[in-house]
Amino acid sequence: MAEPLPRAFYARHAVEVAPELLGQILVRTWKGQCLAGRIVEVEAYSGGDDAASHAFRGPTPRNRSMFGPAGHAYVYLIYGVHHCLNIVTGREGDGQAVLIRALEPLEGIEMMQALRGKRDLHQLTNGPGKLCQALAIDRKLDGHDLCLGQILWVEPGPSPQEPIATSPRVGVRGDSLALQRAWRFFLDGNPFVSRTPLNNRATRWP
DNA sequence: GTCAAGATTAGT
DNA sequence: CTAATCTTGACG
Repeated sequence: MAEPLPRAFYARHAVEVAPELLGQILVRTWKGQCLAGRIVEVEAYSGGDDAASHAFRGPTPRNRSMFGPAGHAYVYLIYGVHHCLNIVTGREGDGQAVLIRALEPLEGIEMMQALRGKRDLHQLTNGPGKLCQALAIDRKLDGHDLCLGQILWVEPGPSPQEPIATSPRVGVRGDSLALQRAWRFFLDGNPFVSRTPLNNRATRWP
């Protein structure tokens, strides 16, 4: 088994970490099985200077993981229905994180299909709520340390062949700066990127 | 205590 | 377009 990405990888600004997570492998062990997918879409959220971030108004019981050390999970429930997985970045106290928005399924696909109640590979993990359901991720994993290489972690994957593209973040509220920031990163043309209200056309990155 | 809104998804 | 579904955070 490969080594998990080290804490130093995550201990940088979210906007620096986010695009580098593309192509890496998210691994989850569950019921003795290995569920894994290639990260194909992410979004960066920073702290007090980002009106779209849960950390914008400072620490609360819900978002306290965001203010902890880098490399830990921040998992929250949205709309009372879906969970979303973030990985904390930056320095402790910053309140930065990267939201994992879509995966390309690699391993444990049958289990993911069972967990989702859907067969279609392209609908399995192409959204933040969907991927959490497929990997059995919920608030019990909030605060989990991804650098341990147990239960949930990220390991290095081959450099993506696809070009990296950016766009504004999906579904966010906030001030005009928050709406304008192109902090969504995805592998251009990859069929496992989430379908969104936004136009998937976007500028190339860098 | 009350209440509106939400980094979404599936179905009409 | 809208319902689902429930926790959080703001306010008093």
